[in-house]
Parts: sequence; structure tokens; C-alpha cells
Amino acid sequence: MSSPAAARGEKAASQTLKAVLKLRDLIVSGELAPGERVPELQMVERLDVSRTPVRAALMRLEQENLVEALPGGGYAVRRLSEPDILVSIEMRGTLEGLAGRLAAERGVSAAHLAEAGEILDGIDRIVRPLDLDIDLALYVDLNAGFHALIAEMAGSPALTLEIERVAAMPFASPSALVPLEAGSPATHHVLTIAQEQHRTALEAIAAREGSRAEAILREHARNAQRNLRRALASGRQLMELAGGRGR
Amino acid sequence: MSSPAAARGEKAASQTLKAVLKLRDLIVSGELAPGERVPELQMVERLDVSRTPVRAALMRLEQENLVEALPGGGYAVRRLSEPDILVSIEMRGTLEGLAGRLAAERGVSAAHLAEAGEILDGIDRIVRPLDLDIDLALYVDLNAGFHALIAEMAGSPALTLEIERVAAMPFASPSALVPLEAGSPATHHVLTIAQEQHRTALEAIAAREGSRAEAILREHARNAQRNLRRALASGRQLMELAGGRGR
DNA sequence: AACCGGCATTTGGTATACAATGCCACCCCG
DNA sequence: CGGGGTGGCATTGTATACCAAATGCCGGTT
Repeated sequence: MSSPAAARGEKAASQTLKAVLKLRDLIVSGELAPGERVPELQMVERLDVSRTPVRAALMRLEQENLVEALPGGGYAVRRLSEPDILVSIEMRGTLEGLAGRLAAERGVSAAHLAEAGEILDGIDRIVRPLDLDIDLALYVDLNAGFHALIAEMAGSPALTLEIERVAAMPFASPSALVPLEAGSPATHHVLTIAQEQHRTALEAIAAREGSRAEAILREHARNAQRNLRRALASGRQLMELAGGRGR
Repeated sequence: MSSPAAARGEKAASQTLKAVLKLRDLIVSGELAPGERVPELQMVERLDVSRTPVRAALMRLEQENLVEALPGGGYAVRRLSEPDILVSIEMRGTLEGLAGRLAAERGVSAAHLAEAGEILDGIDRIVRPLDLDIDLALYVDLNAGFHALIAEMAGSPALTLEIERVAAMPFASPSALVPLEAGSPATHHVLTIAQEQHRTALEAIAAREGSRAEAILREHARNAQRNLRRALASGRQLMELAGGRGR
């Protein structure tokens, strides 16, 4: 193809990454309908890469549960039902709970505890003030950092990787369902509760109370389930993001 | 790709599958040392397929945690420590526990219960007699079937898929108890215990006792941890434990 | 109207070429 | 003699052309 794509200020590091990003966007934005077939050649023109990275991207998205391999060959956009998403969240909670328990049982370094504490302090500074105008972007950042840290504290790369994998599933990320309106009291309330769970979970880990940490982290993920249900009840927007299937 | 013969683990249906199988074997058998780079071209000749399926296989094995992507490109055989494997097993137990709980909470069809019951009857016929000469191959088959059924009873494709993925990690499969010798009393004992857990887990699911099912299934997976520890303690090389995976 | 056969499309796979990258050994210069 | 290049080699990522098998659609035939 053309030689210096980067010279024009394009953002693609590798063609495969470019394809993954674009494809994921097409699916999540609903431009590719659930159940729809994803022909490679069509994607070649739509994504402006050759077949090779398209195929690589499809394989990766298969791992992410965004597309499924068809028995006869090829791929189709996965249909995501509400229960599917709820289970994904439950899986994340379960695995994060496992991570928390392992971290508690094995004990974690002071450095880890300190780092986690700092993140939580940061969240406090966002959530504690009665100022309703919350910096959601910053919250999402810190929140993701805290969850990543919990995974890491278990000291098992395999577990960390698995949590990441599950969290990559649509709407299963710890930060996926925060998009409530930035100014509302409901948002403030939800975040306050979540932060309290962060605190107690970290406390339990520090105190080496394994099952307590596990239970809290599981329950913590259920916040996301509740948020999802509420978002769905108050309008289908999220489902459209998930891939359009209004139903 | 998938031909009709794919059902009973016959010869490679597709080149990719052939590559995955062979490559997995090379890694698990230790012919490719942990940490070693896996050059594509070298694999092309060793596996007797072209680059495309080799790359596909490497991507698959990456998600199975058998190889890891190197920052500069390419892949290397993953180093697996004992704790890593133990955590993998713990993850499987945790997710199977989740599946059992969900199945219990949601209730399962009579057909599913009957099918599971039949499998357990089959295992009984192998394990119950005091004949120590156990048909391990058949046991492994039935055992894998039972575990697959538990996953399926949760009614969530995403969860089933995730359990399969975790079980595909080295030595994490429910059937990876192959360090057992076919004739020994110890083996008979281990299998008897495991089967009792199968029974009680199914009973809990049928009775819709969610947390009981979850606890039993978790504990059940810990058998595998114990077996692995014992095998390691008795001086065997990890690589000898290759073992079958479900499917 | 139902059925049948053939054609077009699509995919998995092979082969090949080429650019970018990283690594290493070797060489030149101080 | 040693350090800093520096060029070459190996390898990966990407593009592209092509092929065989599978799939499904379309039109013709009975």
C-alpha cells in the first residue's frame, strides 16, 4: 500500500492494531449488526488494510467475544443479550474476588498497599466533596487502576491476564457502566458506595481476611450489574452501543 | 475448516488445527524449552504447514497461555511455575463453582439432570467395583463430559467459553489427573472421592442449593491441585504429566 | 411449484515478495 | 587495544496473488 501512513499523522501503530480498533468500533457502535456476517474482503476496503491483518483482527475479536466463528468458516458479530453481559460482569467479580482472596492469603507488599491507598485517596478527592460536578474521566482512570492493582496483588500473571480478558468483554469492564450523567446526585451516590467497597476490600486484603475480601469484591462487581439494569430500564441507549439489537 | 471427523479427535481436519496440536505437543513435551523463542519459519518446516496456520496457531496458543507475545514481535514459550498452574486450577474451580451456582439458582432442565446422572452412573461402574484395574481413558472421557455439562447447565455461552479457555491452560483441565497409575489403590481412592463430589454437586444443583454447589465444585478442583502437588513431590517432571484436555 | 445443477462468492491455506526492525558481529578510529 | 558505530542477516508484519473446497443463490427443467 502507501508507504508512510504515519507521516500523515495517522495513529496506527500496526495495521493489525488499526484493524482491531476499527473493527471493534464498528461492532460496538452497531454499524455491524449482531448476527451479521463479517466478510473479510468487505472489511479490507472498509478498514483499509489487507486481508492478513483483517484475519488477525477477527481472531483477536473472537477471543474478546465480540465475534464468533461460524461452523462453515468465517465470522459473525456476536449477539449479546442482557443476561450474557450480566454473566460477564459476574465472572469479572468472581475472578477479582479470587484475586482479592489470594492477595489476602498470601499477603501483599507494603508498596502495593501504599499504591492502592493513594489511588483510593485520589478517588476520595473526587467523590467526597459535595460538589456534584465529578470528573468522571479521572474517576474511570483511577478506578481502572485500582482494579488492575487488585489483580496484580494476587501475584499471578495468569490470573491477571484472565481478569483482563474477561474485563475486555463488552460492558464487563469495571469502568464500563460509569457513564451516568456527570452532575446527578444518583451518580454521586453510586460512586460513594463503590468507593466504600474499595476501601473495605483493601482493608480486608491488608488484614489478610481472604473470604471477606472475596465477598466484597464480588458484591462490588454487582454494582455494575445494577447500573446496567438501571441504564437499560431508563432507555435502550446502552444496548444500541452494544450492537444495536433493540429488543 | 471443521470437517465431520473433528468430533473424535481424529487426524487434523484443518492445517491450523494440525499446527495447534503439534505445537502444543512440542511445548508441553518440553521439546521447546520455556522462554525459548518460537520462530515462525522454523515451525513451518517442523510442523509441515505454511506460515499462515503457524501464525494462527501461535495466536491461539497465546490465549491458552502457552506462549507469550514478545514486545519486539514474535512469540516465546511461556515459563510456567508451579504456582501458576495451581492458580489456573483454582480459576477453573472458581468458574465451575460459579457455573454450578448459576445452574442451581436458575434451575436446570430434567434432560440435563438426567444426562448428568447417566454420566455419573457410568463413572460409578468404573470406580465402584473393587477391581483396581480402572479404565482411565474411559474415566477421563466421562469426567470431561460431566464437567462440560456443568458449564453448560449455567446456560451462558460466555461462561462455558471462559471455562473451556481456562481449562485449556496447561494442566488445568479437569482430566489432567493423569499422574495416577491405573492399578494403584491410591488412584482408586482419589477417584472415589472425586466421584462423591460429582454426586453431591449434582445433588446440590438439582436441589437449587447454589452456594453449596459452588463450594463443592471449588473443592473438587482442589483435588487436581493436590494431585499435582503430589506428583511434583514424587519427583516427576512436569512435562510427563501432559495429559488430555477436554473436548 | 418443486427440484436440480451449476455458477459466484467466500474462506482457509499456500506461496512469495518486501519493508521495517532488531540483533550481532565486525570494523574503524581514537 | 577498546569503544562506538555500522552494515548485514534474520525475522516478523504486511501485502498480494492464487487455489481448492465449501456454501449458497439463481435460474432452468420437469
